[in-house]
Amino acid sequence: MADVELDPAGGMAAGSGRSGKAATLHDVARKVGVAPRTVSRVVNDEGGYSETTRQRILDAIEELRYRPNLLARGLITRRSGTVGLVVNDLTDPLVLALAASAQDSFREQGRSMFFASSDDDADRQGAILQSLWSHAVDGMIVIPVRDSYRQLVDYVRRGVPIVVVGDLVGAQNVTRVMFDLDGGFRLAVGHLLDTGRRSIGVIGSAASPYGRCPGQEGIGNAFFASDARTQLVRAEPTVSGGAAGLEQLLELRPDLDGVLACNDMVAIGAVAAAQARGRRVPEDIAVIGCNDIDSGAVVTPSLTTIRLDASLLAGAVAVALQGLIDEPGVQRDPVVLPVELVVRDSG
Amino acid sequence: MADVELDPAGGMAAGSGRSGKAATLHDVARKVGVAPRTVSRVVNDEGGYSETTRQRILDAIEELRYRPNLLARGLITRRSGTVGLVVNDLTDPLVLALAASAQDSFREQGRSMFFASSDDDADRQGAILQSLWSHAVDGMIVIPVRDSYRQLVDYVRRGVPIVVVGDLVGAQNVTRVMFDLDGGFRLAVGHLLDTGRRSIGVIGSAASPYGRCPGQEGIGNAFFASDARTQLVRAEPTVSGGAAGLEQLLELRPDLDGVLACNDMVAIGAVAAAQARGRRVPEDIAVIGCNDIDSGAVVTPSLTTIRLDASLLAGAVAVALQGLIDEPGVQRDPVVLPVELVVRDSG
DNA sequence: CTGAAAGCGCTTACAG
DNA sequence: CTGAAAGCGCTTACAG
Repeated sequence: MADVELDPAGGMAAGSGRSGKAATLHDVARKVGVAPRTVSRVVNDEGGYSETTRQRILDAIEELRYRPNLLARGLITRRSGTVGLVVNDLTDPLVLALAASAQDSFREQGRSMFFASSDDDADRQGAILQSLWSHAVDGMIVIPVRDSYRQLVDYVRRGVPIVVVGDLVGAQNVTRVMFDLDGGFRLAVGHLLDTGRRSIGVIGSAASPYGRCPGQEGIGNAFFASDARTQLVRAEPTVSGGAAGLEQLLELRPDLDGVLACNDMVAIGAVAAAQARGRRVPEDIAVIGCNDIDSGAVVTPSLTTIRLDASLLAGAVAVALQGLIDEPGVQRDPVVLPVELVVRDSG
Repeated sequence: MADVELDPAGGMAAGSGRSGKAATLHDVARKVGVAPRTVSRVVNDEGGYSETTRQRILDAIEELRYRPNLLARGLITRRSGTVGLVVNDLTDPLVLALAASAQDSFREQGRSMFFASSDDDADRQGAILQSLWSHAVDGMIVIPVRDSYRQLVDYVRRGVPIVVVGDLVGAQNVTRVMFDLDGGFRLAVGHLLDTGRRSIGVIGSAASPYGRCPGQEGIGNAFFASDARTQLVRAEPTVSGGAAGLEQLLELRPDLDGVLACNDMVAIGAVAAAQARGRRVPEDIAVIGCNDIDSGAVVTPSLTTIRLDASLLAGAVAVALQGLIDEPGVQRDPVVLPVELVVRDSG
């Protein structure tokens, strides 16, 4: 009514907390002179009321600035309008990109998103799942800690819709969404072979959260029927891990002319180490990364990489979760998302 | 009791949603043979019960796997155990770093964090605030859309604890946490002058979400009593904006030998543009960025930058919010966080 | 040390 | 087209 005052204390007593006493369904009903049930019908678009009544209720809602209390509603409907996103590693740019996109996808579904990270700690993940359950989330998206299948299935059994990102061992009966890393690996190897590389090293980490990691099983297939020499080393999934990995490769294969890294940070480290050893990239050694993090486009040389599209993942994950919510208990096939080779300067 | 079955369908009917029928306070009470009130006391550590009773209740809780329904509790206490983090731009690495750290800080407070982005759209921000309010969050952290003070103060007046990141115009009576960008600017200018630069350009954007932006008021002071020539240009806060900014600077000042960029992406763009014009960095032109994003350390040359510590911000913001929750209505001074100059190769 | 009653703000059957 | 009653799962006074 009156113009907005800019004094945040307003007319209310200080120190009184949420003193505004938000309007309730009953306040609206009383003002209009109908039963709360009728207001509830209008709020939820249930139909079964006269247009006149609807309009008067809507006006009262506007005037009282009524908003339904989602806690009260959720207590009855067991739908809180919230979902949880549980990730494993906040230093991973793809995880952050997923969080960003997932938030968008869920907003379109009218849901608010809880966000939490287990930091790859199983106990912490357990506490997070517990907390989300206590908040009665409608579902969860989880990039799980390794070997935490039993933790998850516990909630699945209680009826919580859960979508797992990646290829969690043992989780064949939990809905999964993952990238086609094998396919990306084949693309990358094909590109290296096509551009004449014949001594190719793979720097793999223990596992990828997004699918089966290049450098594990399947490595042989990509090279099948080629005349390339190959070598696999393991490394931490970091820049320094990548540097260490490259030096290891060079010792094993002095003629190394191509490298596949299991993620872009590893690739960046490998490039730096190669240059430090006097090898030019890509002239002497081609390096291909994976994930397509932002940095990859701005480093020199810019990184050729297997692009994992975070918004594609976010969309797929949101759709899968909605499916589980709509039809609980239906068994879902894993969703495998396509990847793309982005050719830039490094290989 | 029995070993965990790996069939997620368990023994329950499929398609029955959250059919597990989670145990309630009453279930625990009935099992132990006490009143619900007594169980509530134990759950909330209120004291006023015998050790024997406590132990029996704890055992029953364990056995029934009882967890309090936070929706029901929140309905009464008006403390939902949740907070909202509302950001403005998910492409900003510092925003993501803040989200990551804030999540941690709130977990330590025993709160779960909602995460949402307005994408710099005022209507969207309004919808998010609305939704968080409906979920009865205990408080909100907001990196606000520009000029959205009135939206925020509306909730402040309703008693919602809100902490604003940055120097929102008009928000002098809302609790704010920001970085000392002016101080960082002085550090950077001092470094440029100390290393002999005498024709210094500033690439500023319209505003920074984290404080007053370098390139705005205060620019004069940093150069006061120096014999340097200075030039200010505006640019989009992106890599290409930085490139455009540098070319503009070179036209205005062909003798340019130092550049201050309002963020690291702008700085990276400026470096690339300088190199494209045949200028060496840092020999011919020194470039200093701001924010210290991860990429800054891996580009060539690595970026000298003003570091804004996301976890410092997250901690300060969480503490400020807790303060508001504990003592609602108390007027708070803005918190100004120190920054640091990280000298690397670019300047 | 323990409990019976009322109620947070909403929705779900059910009855007119 | 509309409403009175019961209850979601918990806590808050209050009484013993």
